[in-house]
Amino acid sequence: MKIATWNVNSLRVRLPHVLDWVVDNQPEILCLQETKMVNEDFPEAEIRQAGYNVVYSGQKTYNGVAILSRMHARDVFAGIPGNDDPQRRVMAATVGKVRVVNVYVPNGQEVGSEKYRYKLDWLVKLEEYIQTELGEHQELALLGDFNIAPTDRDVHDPVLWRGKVLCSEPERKALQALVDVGLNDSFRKFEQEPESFTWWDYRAAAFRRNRGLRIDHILCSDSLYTRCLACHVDKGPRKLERPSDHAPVMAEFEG
DNA sequence: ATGGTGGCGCGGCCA
Repeated sequence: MKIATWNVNSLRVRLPHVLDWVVDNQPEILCLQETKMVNEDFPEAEIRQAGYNVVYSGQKTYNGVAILSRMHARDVFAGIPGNDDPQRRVMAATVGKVRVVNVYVPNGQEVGSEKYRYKLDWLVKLEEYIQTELGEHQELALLGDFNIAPTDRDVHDPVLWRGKVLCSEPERKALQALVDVGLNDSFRKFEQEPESFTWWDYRAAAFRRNRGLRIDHILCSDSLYTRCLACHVDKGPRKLERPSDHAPVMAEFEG
């Protein structure tokens, strides 16, 4: 069973890439972020045609998340319970025995900004939510665009990025606190190529020069992590015409 | 090199 995440930066533009990718890779579950479209515009028919069920929580211009799944998704919930936020950044669903929580963590813009404060506050709310979800589900995956590079080896130039948004200590501590609730980074279970990243700025030929960050993650509860057999970044779609600035990440599980 | 690119939507915000 394969579970994947991909920040598509507009599903309207990236739909052909997504359809090709699911046909080629056949994930059981694919979580999308930054769909950037209202629910009325969501390309549900095209996705169903490719053999996937889909649930989505959209908004105009910004944010928007969706979960594609081979099997029916049940107990679907959009947002963080009790946190009434118009920004569509979270969606949970149960597929088979696995609870999936798809997140698009706020970017934070700049350390010290209002958006940065919002990001840190948001991560505390997410942590409380995940704690509750872990109490109810043995097999849980928290995956998506976290907008945080966990350590310096997830950064192409740690000196340049030191203390900057996506790499600052408060953000890393917030991510660690989330992990400490009972999660594991599936990517780091395995030997990986050095300089493995998931996002590259569109500017300054960052992808060609591999000047990226690893900010998209698949975090697993202990019992799911034990069954994790592989985890990879697929740089293929980032090489296509009009790519997303993020590459998909996919983990494979026993059973 | 204090910029650069891309999406949305048509000026400026956001990443």
